[in-house]
Amino acid sequence: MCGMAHEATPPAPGRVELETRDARLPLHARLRDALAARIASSEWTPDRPLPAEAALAGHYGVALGTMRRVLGDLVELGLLERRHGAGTFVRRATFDASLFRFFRYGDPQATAPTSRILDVRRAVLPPEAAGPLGEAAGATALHLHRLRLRDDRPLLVEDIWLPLPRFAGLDHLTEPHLDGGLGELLYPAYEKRCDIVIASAEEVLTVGAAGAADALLLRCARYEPLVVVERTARTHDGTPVEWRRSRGRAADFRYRIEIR
Amino acid sequence: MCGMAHEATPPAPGRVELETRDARLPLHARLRDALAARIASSEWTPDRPLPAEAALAGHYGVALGTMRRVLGDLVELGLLERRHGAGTFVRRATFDASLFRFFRYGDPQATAPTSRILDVRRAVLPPEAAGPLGEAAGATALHLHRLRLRDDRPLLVEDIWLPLPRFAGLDHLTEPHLDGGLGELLYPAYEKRCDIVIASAEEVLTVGAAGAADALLLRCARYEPLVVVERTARTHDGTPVEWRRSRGRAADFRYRIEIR
DNA sequence: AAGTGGTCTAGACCACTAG
DNA sequence: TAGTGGTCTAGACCACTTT
Repeated sequence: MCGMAHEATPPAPGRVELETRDARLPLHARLRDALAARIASSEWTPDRPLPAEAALAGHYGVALGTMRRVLGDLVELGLLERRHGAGTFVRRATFDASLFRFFRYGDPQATAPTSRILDVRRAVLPPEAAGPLGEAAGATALHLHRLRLRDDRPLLVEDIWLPLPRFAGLDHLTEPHLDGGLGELLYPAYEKRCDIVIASAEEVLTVGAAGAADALLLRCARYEPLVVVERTARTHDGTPVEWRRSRGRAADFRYRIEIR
Repeated sequence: MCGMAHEATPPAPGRVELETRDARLPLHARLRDALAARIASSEWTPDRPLPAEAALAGHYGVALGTMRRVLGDLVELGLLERRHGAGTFVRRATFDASLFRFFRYGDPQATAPTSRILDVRRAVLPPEAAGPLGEAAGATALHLHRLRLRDDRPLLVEDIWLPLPRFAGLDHLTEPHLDGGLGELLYPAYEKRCDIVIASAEEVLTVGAAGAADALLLRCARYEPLVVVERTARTHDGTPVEWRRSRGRAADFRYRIEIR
């Protein structure tokens, strides 16, 4: 009876009011939005569980079943993950190395891809990166130039742009001990050194042609067709914080989609 | 109390036993599989609703909430769709024209794509189609050659292969009044004339080069890069029934993916 | 008006994980 | 063993669609 949308009495002690705007929306939808907002605000981190579902239900004054539905919805949306017996956690992105799902060479299961960072330096954001990142035109940022290989064969060339005040924690890696501080994957480094948790991303695939530099690094002919993947990665609150452009030989490209 | 997995007493009248193998699986999972099997068997068609959730729950002797969860799972899996007040229906595929989501030309919202069927005839299945369709190497099938356009500009060339005993209902279209019997979309024709409901598909994207015939039809240069999409479409029981290969200029190609 | 799915509550019991 | 999520039940009431 408590916590119903049409409830007029003040909330019981320890209970919390939900947004009254959109009061027409079902309780579970308002609850979902309220929790999504708390997740976006980084109130919880991926390494510690949220309060138990029973505690959350009590906090908001809703039935356990309603809270379970809301948490399930947030799992489906990719914001949370639940571990039986352990708790409910904010989700950490796992698509860091996922570019390789597009490019076939060798046995994807058998051989682990590797990274070679060719260059790290401060530079002016190019317009194609400044736009998606919501940064000013002439802003300065950290620029990584990276090669990704499988079996010592170059598969992908990457340019990665990281807006600078925010990624200052990676700045000292500008020194020549290049591969020293960054491991195979970048997202764990973002989290450890800059407290930035990547939560979602958008990728756009197009086809282009190899320039002179691409041809050299990818060991292919100039003007050979390349598949270009541009990724904008975001934190939980939707702020874009990384933009990268990856290029690989179109002949190696193969993408499989399952529809409905 | 009734219908529990460990229930030893015989089912009450009007109640149905679920598979006893996998009796360790939760009730909702066994129920889901049972309903999925009935959907695959074409027991229900997209134009008439399934029995109401209350009837299904009674039939299997489970609580309403359990049946609701199962039906929700099947909606998520893309097998069913629910319409408030109207009922629960087997889902009809809606991705017939979805190739256009890859190719940009004109305003996708403003201009409707059109089809021009260039040829329909019986022919021997090529090996690349016979494999995915699970057909014998030399089998004969119906072959459609089709051009898809937007604003009178050719965007896609398609070769579509339909195994023949099954698609005999389209066979008389081999006569010269080509576009007569097939509309803009093929899947509604499959359903009306051959009783085949497409439910899911797999698409593989690669990059190739334009041959002489492609170049002519797509009005592009020979050897210009093309994006090649190969689709295997299946019925609800997973049987592959259509294989098509579509080609379009890589310069027009743009694919956007949202990750988690 | 009758019948359908959608929301919300309440509570019992089970299975898993961690300290 | 304490605490977490997972399963299942039971039933009240609401919102929508159809006839």
